[in-house]
Amino acid sequence: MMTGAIDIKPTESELEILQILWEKERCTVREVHEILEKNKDAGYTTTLKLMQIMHEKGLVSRDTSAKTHIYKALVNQQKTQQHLVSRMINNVFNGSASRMVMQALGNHKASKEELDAIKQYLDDLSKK
Amino acid sequence: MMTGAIDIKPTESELEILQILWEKERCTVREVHEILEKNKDAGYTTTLKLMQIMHEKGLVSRDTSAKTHIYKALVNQQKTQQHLVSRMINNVFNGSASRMVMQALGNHKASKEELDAIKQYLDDLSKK
DNA sequence: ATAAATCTACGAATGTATTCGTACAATGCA
DNA sequence: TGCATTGTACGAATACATTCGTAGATTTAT
Repeated sequence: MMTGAIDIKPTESELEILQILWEKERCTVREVHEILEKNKDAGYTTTLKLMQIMHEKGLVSRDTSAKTHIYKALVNQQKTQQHLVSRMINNVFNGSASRMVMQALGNHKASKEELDAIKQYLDDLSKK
Repeated sequence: MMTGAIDIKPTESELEILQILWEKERCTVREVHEILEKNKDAGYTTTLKLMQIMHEKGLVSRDTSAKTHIYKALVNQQKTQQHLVSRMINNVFNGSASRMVMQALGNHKASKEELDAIKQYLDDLSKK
């Protein structure tokens, strides 16, 4: 059985918004916009338009019962992340997950706790 | 000191081509095209145009001394991979490398050898 | 030498992402 | 009540990625 979304492919801007929605659950455009503004520089109607497009695409749901609409993420965070990671492994690392993992760790200095968590995870994987 | 390419951002099509060039070192358009054709369906002039654009952007070098031009990758594989992985960690995983790593491993079934290699790598990291 | 095959250059069409201005409706407040 | 604020809708401009057709030059093979 196929599980819906085969072609999850949010754009960069859409991902920025999705991250906020995953975090906060329910958001108005203004709330999202104010968070975005911290890191980038765009007008309010730009954010509005993006979120409207995301709604058209089915990435988010929208409650229009009040004047100020309420948005929620419709795509699952885990699934989206998985999908994007898989694509990167194929597109950029010729399908080798381990090469990507090492690249990620070598670069992005993880904390000791994080490294331990990963080790634990690896051990669990091995036992299966 | 800044190290050159701050905005490495090859498109998907460009990455497909770069992977081939990283593998084969020197390539004609036809060679690249024949490899691409196995997985996708596009005309020869499409590949040609893409590689010309990549040349304009400085992603590849080109030897035009003969009728059939020879292309080589100009951007470094490691650096490009690092850059893209970092972007994904930030864009998709809120900056958490470990969360991405686990997502990658949980999904993409690595072999026992791969897992061992990663463990080894983690141990080396811890010792530093 | 001539025709076929191969190659590059170029322009144009299409699709999509991103951005913003303007118009207009609803709301809140003086 | 009337004006300022806040919100949505919509259209359009811009930028870029992708695709392909056609023209013209060069090489190859007959």
